[in-house]
Amino acid sequence: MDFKQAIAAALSTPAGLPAEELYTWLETPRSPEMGDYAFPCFKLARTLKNAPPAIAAQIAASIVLPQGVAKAAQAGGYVNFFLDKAARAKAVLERVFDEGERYGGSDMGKGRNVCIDYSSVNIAKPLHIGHLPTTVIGAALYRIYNHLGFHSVGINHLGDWGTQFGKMIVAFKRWGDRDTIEQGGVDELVKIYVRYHQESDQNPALDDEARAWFKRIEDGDAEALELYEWFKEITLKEVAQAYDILGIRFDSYAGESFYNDKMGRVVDELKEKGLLKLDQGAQIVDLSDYKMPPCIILRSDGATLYATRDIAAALYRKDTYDFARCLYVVAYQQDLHFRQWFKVVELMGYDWAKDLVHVSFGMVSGTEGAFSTRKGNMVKLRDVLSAACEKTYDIICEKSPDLEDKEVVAKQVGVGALVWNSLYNGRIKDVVFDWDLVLNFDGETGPYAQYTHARACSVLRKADYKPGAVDYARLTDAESSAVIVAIGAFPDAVVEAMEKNEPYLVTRSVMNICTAFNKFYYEQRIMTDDAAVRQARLALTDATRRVIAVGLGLIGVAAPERM
RNA sequence: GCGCCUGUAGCUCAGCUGGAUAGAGCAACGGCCUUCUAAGCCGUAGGUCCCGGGUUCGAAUCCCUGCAGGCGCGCCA
Repeated sequence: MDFKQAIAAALSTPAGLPAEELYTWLETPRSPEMGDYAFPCFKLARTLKNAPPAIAAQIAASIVLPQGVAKAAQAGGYVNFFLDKAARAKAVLERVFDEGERYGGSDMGKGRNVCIDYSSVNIAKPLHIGHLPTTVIGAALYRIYNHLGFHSVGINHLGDWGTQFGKMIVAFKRWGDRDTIEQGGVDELVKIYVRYHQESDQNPALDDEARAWFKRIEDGDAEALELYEWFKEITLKEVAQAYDILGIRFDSYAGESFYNDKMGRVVDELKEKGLLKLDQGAQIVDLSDYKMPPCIILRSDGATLYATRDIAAALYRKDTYDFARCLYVVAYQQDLHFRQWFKVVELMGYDWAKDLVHVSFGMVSGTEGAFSTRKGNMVKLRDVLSAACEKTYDIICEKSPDLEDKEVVAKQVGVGALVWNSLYNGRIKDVVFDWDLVLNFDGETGPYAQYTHARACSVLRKADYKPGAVDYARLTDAESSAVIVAIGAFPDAVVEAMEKNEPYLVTRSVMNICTAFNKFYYEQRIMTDDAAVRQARLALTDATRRVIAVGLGLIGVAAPERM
């Protein structure tokens, strides 16, 4: 039962317009006292040749109220509709109980694949705080699309190719030690890599050596390949830990090296279609008609580039997954790059170029300015994660000394705080990494949402709650209604989050539910003596806890039952 | 120079497919634990919605001109 649709249908006759259009006119008033839906009559003034307030009054007086709508009242140029609170409570809560973990989901994406390219780790480089946005945004979208019936394909487009691996081999052979690296992992690889750069400044011959080693990787030389694969293994083992903590997995790790033998096809095809042009020795696709610089496909030395590889990957993904959408969760710095090669794919005649989406996000910098390896002010993801967990552990010891599994919960809450933080605002906003901010657990934070969930669970536990018949007329007070409205808004938030590729819409929706519930919790005693009221409030508490868990699940934050 | 993005409370942000007095959190100040988890709740204070034009019955929201900041602009990814 969709009240908004019913109201739009009922308005159709007096307004003289189709219900579908009126549906889009309907808005939600700022305050619940003003009603649940508002219909602005200003646009009707011209066609109906009357003043908006008069039209509103007329509609309010004459409209046939649909089921579940209690009242229509004129206020200025608006008709405000007030729902029957019990009817709404019934509709919303029954849907929650009915759908359970699938609440807010649907099968709208049934049979359609969505490729999501995110995280994209570089081999032999550590994960740092800058990897957090792409990783958690991508992972959240992965779950959100799946929730809506799509089939998500998570792709970690590894940065696993390039001359730096020749350098790594040179560095390893000169200064590396297998055991030390096995023990110390990526940090040790970085150490010898840094040393390489220091030494190569003095001794340029090293670069020739490195080039030769990279050539041997390319040619499939056994020793070179073994080392290369080993670097990869060391790195992937380490990032796997971070992904494990974040609860993330990928369906494919096909990265740069994977497309090595797939770029010839792109070049040939571009040539065939007459899109390639020789310019200053390089093969380019001219995009001046689209007010963009040319897209370079082949360097003057014949080597391929980033764009070539991305086009090859897109073609491969289309063939392999037949995606309905292919998302690239990559920082906005690369906006032009994506616009360029998306255009090239379009010019190649592929209509699915429109399904390629650059899901861009702002950059992460430190309070002292941009992070850089050279400045040495890079914040490692591992350090942030452990700092958050440690701080959480201390708080638990202070606030819930009797809690079992303190470490487990500390991890859930600490990590949850970080993930929530990354998914609380629009993607495009730049982020200044600030320890104080990240480790603040008050207010609009992950721990707040988790706390609300744990609180609800606690009540249900103490009440020994058993689902049963609910008298929804007991849930018509302002606080209960606010919770119900917030819960009822969740499904639309999920859909909008998918449409805009903006996970924060889900986060904010969860936040709204939590705020409403905490107020309800404070104002209305749940375990009252009146059995009918108690049962109704417990049902509301149960529904709240379920929806918070679903929402947190979508954004990748754990929902502990105690904390 | 050109292109893209951003500009809302001291700080971080929501609101931006036009609508009713511009909303949160943090920070500040003041209240609320002998009732269900105080990681909570309530209150006070805090705003030229960057400036200026335009469209409209109505603009934080749409269009144009500026200003400020970020990012990018052929052989890196």
